[in-house]
Amino acid sequence: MSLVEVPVTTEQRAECHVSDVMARVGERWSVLVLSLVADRTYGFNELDRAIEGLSRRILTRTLRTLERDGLVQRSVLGVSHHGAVERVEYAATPLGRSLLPLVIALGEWAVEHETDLREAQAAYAGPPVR
Amino acid sequence: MSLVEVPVTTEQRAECHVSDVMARVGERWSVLVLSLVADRTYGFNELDRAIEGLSRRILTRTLRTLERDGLVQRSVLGVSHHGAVERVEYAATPLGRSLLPLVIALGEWAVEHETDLREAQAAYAGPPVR
DNA sequence: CCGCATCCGAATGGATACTG
DNA sequence: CAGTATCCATTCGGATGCGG
Repeated sequence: MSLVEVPVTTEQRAECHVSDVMARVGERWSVLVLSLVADRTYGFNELDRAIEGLSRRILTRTLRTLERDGLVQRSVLGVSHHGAVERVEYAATPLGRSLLPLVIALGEWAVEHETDLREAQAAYAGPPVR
Repeated sequence: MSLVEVPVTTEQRAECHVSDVMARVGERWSVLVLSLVADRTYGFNELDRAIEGLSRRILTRTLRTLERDGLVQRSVLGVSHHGAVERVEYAATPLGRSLLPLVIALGEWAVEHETDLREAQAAYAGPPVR
């Protein structure tokens, strides 16, 4: 069973966006942010408050990345007379929603096999990994 | 829809191993290596040759991490009279196999939505992400 | 309210040479 | 064959201050 015809060479992997998707899943906050904005729309600071331990800079970058990839949509709702943005809403796109069940399945797998993972790590006696 | 009851605070996320699993999926070569050794057993240099663009150092670390987490098993098959390891085999564990369908589903999603992703990225006009 | 700019330390990815 | 040792570039995550 190879990774569903996903080619092995670097260039080919770059051609299809598989590794990009994997990278997005691996980013620390992407999945969590995506799951929140799939539920309802959020403002920027609202997300900042909702997620403990996430700094604004990282939140900005996470949202920008998700937006660039078409998983999240950013809508400017209010602009002051100076031209400053006063209200923004983030929401998951249909594309983003379609990805969510898959990463949720991953999360469920992790919860189900938590004990296995813990035991494996406890039993590991080889050389330090890093 | 929140991430299946996966708690939001940092400590709680650390408690369950969800983020560990996500991180493993996000690692550049883990999934590919796992998919190979799920098919049949491989030796170290055999994997090195099979995957273009992967250096030995990274391969070592990837394998060690997968081994530590119980997704891959390392078996020493041959040792010289000097004590040097001469033959090693890597194979996916049942735990590793059980994870594979999920990441394959992710890969399939990526292939299916490749066009969407490309178009989104091409259409993106916001500030540079990094 | 919604960010961006700057600075930093840590982790990650990679090339290459060497060893038992 | 199966790694380890070095060294380096890039990226990631985070803290904090400033600005429209």
